[in-house]
Amino acid sequence: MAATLKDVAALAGVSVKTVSNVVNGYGFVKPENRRRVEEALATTGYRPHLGARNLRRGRTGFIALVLPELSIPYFGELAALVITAAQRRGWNVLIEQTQGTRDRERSALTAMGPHMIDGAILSPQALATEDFAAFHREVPLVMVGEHAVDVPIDHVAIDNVLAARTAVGHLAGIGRRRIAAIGQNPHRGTASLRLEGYRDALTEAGLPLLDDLVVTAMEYHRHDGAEAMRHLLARQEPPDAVFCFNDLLAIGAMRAAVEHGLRIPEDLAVVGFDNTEESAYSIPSLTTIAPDKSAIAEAAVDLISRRGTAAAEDATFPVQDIQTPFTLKIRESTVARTTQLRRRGPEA
Amino acid sequence: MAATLKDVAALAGVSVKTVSNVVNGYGFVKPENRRRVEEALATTGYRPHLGARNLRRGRTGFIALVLPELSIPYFGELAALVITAAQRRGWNVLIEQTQGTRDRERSALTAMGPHMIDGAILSPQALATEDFAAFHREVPLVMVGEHAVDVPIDHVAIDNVLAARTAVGHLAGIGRRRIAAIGQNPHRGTASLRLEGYRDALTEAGLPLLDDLVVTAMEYHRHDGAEAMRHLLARQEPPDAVFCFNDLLAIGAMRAAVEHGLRIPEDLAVVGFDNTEESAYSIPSLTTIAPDKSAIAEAAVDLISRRGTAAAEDATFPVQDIQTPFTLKIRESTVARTTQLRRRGPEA
DNA sequence: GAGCATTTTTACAACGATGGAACGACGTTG
DNA sequence: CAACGTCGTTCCATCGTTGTAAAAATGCTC
Repeated sequence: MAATLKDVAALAGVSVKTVSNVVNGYGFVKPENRRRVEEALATTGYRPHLGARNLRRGRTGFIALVLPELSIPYFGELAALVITAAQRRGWNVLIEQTQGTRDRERSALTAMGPHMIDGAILSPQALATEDFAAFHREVPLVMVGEHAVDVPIDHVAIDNVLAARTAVGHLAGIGRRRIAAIGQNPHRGTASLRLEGYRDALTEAGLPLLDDLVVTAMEYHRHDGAEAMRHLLARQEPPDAVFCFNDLLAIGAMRAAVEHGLRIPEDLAVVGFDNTEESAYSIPSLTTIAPDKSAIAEAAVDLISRRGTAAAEDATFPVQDIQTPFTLKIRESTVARTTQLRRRGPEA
Repeated sequence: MAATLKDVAALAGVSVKTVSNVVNGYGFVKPENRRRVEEALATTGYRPHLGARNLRRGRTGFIALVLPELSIPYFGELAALVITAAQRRGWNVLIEQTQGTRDRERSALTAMGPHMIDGAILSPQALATEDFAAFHREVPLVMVGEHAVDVPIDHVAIDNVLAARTAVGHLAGIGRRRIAAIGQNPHRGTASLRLEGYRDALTEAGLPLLDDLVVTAMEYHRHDGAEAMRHLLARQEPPDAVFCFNDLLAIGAMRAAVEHGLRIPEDLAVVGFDNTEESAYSIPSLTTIAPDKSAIAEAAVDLISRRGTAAAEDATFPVQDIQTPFTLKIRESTVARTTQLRRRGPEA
């Protein structure tokens, strides 16, 4: 039922190729014919068949976005930005969810054959170095966030060590002495980096490194944060501050602390990581590291684009490791409002 | 570089079609040849070219999911479920974001030509009846949530009137007399339905309908909820309860109320709508209507699938209007914990 | 072992779009 | 006015896959 080039051509009284030329903006078409074709295009409501075009051209117009789970606010927000950035460059985005498991990350990489996509943006969590060896990289691949260290693949992320150091430095700066960390995880590279930043900051502030103030979290959901916090509160000498490796952990931790009868920030200061929209409205609002998400999305899509075209011309385009900016948003979970709660909303 | 049927055929010493037959599980292939082909398949690592296959078969393998914004938790959660449901049926999902504007909803419907997708799931917000007239519906279309009343299109949603009545009935049931509503919006069909349920419940409880207890919200973001709440608090006689048309509005409303010095639920009870994950962990946790989101996702994808196949055989498959179940999750924002806050997490 | 039915394999033509070559129809130039 | 370069158009092949139909191989019966 849908119109094809052939239909349009018949209606306009020209050859199929001429219509194709008009559609693709080829210069040399007689004005009269162009007019006729455009009219026919309009009346038939012609839309190119992307499958066919892809078959012929070898490009698909799709890029894959592989991430743990769309329902996690950080990834939802990131995905929204990636889609927007990709669309500006004429790409559609296919989203693949891995639940953060190695199996599904690997299969996403191979199953989405090179036939289907022009590139992939991957936010890995469990992928090991050797998985990349198996991956015949025929399309550009960019990793976002997590990074398997010894694989030469384009990468976009913030400086995790510095960000963590900034966050924990802030806690030390407001006088906290027993600063815990939630989110350590041997399988996550970013966890190690954030832990490193945490340690750096403690050392810098002349505070001791206590192993049992560092709590592991397998998943990074609210539930795990609450769990970890309860664990910390069971200590003889509970912490007076906690740095959580993402906002969800922090939200969970705050919940557990409040249920335990603590006041935030008086008894316990909390810092998160990601600046999800939720963190600006939680009660108390959450101090957090705010990565520039749209810079990340933009850089990732841009890299796919550049490497895609560079492949043809200049094969020596070096592997990129792009660091995007971040800031620390200081909110009520670390600094109580001096006056009574005001009638102003939290900053966006 | 990627292997095609031709390559495999050459390697196995048979015709292209025989390989195709093996790949597609056609029965009549000599065991010896089948073995050889399978071996060749394995050594080349052949993957079918989906674009080509779809071109031939007339299917695309994609369905579109058109929604306002992925960064809104409800839609992020829904999208995650739709993707999972679609994948079980061999579909990939293309996500289109409309920001809830009529223009972009309309253009998503037309631009995603029938060439590109086998069906579309649409969560509309601003679309008017007449927009559907223009839409040459050549592929199955399912509307989720919102529903343009007089258009015969498959639809999946919960019973909004009943849900709202349940929520407000709960507020009346715990003794609230001045129950406000946040989220009225002339352009949203669900808003009218929820308002209707709100009014039904008030009437049922013998409470007066006060127009200025109903506050409009253009967007349904946290910000708008806070804004609306401040408006209500400026009243001479502020409400003792508020029913918000989604969780984000409720979160914003709670924020504004707390900033204003109110205690929740003692001074103000709050009910939301959607049961986003955030609502179970907010402080206080939020009482909310919990639609069965995976039932919605499942039903929507299933409808696309059934209508797609029904089109061939039985053109008289009637328009469906599926109501999915919901529950009311009662949490701290309406019912204070009787004992001191316990060391238990909120229910999931 | 001829005749016939049944398997198994292959050749060919599509699906819709586009790159390239070929072909006309011009207007210029010498 | 013949030779030539430009412009505009059409024809053909092709991307990888699969449905159709025809061809080839096999098995069975008498």
